[in-house]
Amino acid sequence: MNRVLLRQFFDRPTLDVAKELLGKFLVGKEGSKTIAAMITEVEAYVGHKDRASHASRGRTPRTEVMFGKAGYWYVYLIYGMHYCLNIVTERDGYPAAILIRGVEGISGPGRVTKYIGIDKRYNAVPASRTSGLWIEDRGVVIKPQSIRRSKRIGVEYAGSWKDKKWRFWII
DNA sequence: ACGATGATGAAC
DNA sequence: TTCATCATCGTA
Repeated sequence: MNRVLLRQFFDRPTLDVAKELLGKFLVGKEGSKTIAAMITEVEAYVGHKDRASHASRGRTPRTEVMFGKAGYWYVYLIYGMHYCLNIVTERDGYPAAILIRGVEGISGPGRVTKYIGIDKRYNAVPASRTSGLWIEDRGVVIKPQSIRRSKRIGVEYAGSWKDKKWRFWII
């Protein structure tokens, strides 16, 4: 009874979605090879005013997908060598996404994408079985008291937005 | 503490 | 066309 999360799951307030993504499974499939791992750490980027978000500079070819419909992947290259995987949230026209920072046994957004085998091929495609990269609910229940939150990592430049406690993880 | 390494966006 | 910046990681 693994339930694939569809657009309606992501088309909601980003912080709610971020917390609920903990314990869900990121699943990648290439050919006959499938890799699944439970999501253990996420960060939310919410709205065009969030200076930590790529969307704060407005619509650009790169950030266009963040402004679009929920349930699409936003994949970008950082520091010339690591891919970061985000899932777009909220209504069409409102830029928001959640960075998947860690899965079970793997810590760090660049290591997550390397582990699953994600690169820019997945940018701006929907999270679905047909695209080969999706998120499943496998029935794991995360107790609220086992969720921790903190400031986001690596966004010291973001003015007052750097202090938003929009990073969530499981202990 | 710092260098790797290249896409991105803004300035010129 | 050039340049500073960067949602990181591995080595030290």
